[in-house]
Amino acid sequence: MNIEEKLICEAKVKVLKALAHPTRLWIAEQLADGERCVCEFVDAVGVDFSTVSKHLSVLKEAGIVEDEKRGKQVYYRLKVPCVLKFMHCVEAVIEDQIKDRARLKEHLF
Amino acid sequence: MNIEEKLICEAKVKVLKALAHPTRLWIAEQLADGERCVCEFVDAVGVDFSTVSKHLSVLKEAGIVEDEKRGKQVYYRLKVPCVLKFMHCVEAVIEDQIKDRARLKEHLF
DNA sequence: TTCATATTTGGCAATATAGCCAAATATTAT
DNA sequence: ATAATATTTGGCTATATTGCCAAATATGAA
Repeated sequence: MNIEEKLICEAKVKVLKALAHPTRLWIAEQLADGERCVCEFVDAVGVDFSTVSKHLSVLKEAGIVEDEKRGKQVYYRLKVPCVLKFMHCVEAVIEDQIKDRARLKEHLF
Repeated sequence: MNIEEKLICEAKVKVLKALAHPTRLWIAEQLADGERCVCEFVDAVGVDFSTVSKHLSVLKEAGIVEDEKRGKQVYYRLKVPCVLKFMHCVEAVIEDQIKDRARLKEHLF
């Protein structure tokens, strides 16, 4: 792994890390249906307003969402919708695991 | 976000977290070219043997790779190759950011 | 059996992340 | 101007992650 490869990996990792949190992933998935303001997530997620705000800024820093202030509210929307299409593969990994576990169960019992 | 949604998000997050580390991502990408044993990564990555082993076990726990012991060596291979195909989207996010930065630069100078 | 090699595991210190509270900021309504 | 609402920021503690070292385990070689 040379320096250039390392830098590229770190850039990709920033995006992956941003999505690698249950609340942030859920927020990103909700945004697939259209933009939402911060307060809408506060009620839905059940954590502090400041926590939601910070989660959104992580997604923004990673380039996954963009924000727009309109009046008192700040609206967030997906900037790169493919981030959710690519989740299909993550789901495939999970389904694979479920199958493996089922196979193991059959072998044991 | 109800309990079921939360559980599903946590399962997906496990996969994302496993890839969200420069060394682990690089390892996963190398495995696209075929299986490798642990020691091959130790030399290439330049961290402790035990560290590489732990990284590989994180990838294994997440269901991304599988291992097979042959002789003294343990060989790892990609179990779900799409995890790398889905990285194309992550790359798209990064390219988007680069374009944004270029645009900003043009506006300022 | 004894030795060398390949790998995993346990434990520890350093660092990063999450989430709460309080304070700062911005915008609209009164 | 004052108040109320929406959001961000700073600071703090709790928890999680990383990576090293040393020890344990497994396998093939001598």
